[in-house]
Amino acid sequence: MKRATDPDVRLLQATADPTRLSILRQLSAEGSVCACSFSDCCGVGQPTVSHHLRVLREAGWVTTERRGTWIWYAIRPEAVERFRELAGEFAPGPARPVAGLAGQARPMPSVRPAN
Amino acid sequence: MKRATDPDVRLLQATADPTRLSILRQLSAEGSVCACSFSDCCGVGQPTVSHHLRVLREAGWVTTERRGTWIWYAIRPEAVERFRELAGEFAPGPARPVAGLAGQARPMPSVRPAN
DNA sequence: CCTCCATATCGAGACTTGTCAATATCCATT
DNA sequence: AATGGATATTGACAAGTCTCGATATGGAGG
Repeated sequence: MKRATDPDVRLLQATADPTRLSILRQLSAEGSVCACSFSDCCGVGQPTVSHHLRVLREAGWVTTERRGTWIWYAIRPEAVERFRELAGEFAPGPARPVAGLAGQARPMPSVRPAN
Repeated sequence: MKRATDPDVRLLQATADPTRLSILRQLSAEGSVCACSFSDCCGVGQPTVSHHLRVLREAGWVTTERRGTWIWYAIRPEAVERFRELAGEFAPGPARPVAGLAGQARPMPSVRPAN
């Protein structure tokens, strides 16, 4: 896999792991969570949690705030917004219907189709 | 990387690649697209396109329909729906605010935080 | 049946990722 | 300064992913 450079792909890639998805869900449910809370719930060791938190941070998903010895993580609103925009882009049918192509009953083309 | 077994993770993982994101965007814009259309636009060879289409199919993102020699791909509405549900889950703050934790100005805890 | 074209599969190589043990860093408290 | 706890970093390894060239499959048309 070539390292993703597109911010959208990075955002999506960060969600595409069971541990990180758990972390994002816990953050969504609780708002601000101490890093120490993740080690228990995710079934992986502390260095692994730290690694995933770094991935989420570098993808723009979370911010950190130090409070004494603990470090609190929270989801960035911009990330949620961008993710929802992406969700809005996806559609089962054409967003803007293509002229001349009328829905389901398109016949088999006799030449290589355009696009 | 352990192979993802959770359907949600599979759905997300399938989007987390530049080529597949392009494919999903083209499908969203045009509705139903011949497989031959992707080779050109994505800058990768035909076997690679075929591989990515398989990933999308196995993740539940697309369906195929044979029309003579060509094979047409389309996005499954269920996939879009599930993806939007996931997008709706993510939130910068707590979905249901936790009793006793009042917003921003939470003081540093003196004991290991709950959860 | 044979050929052409579109698509899928196979096998291999380079690269990325997830995970852990060990170690380092940083802060608070004694 | 020394200790202890929370978090980050490093180094290593197994396993996964992306890509391609070569090859197989399968329908259309002569």
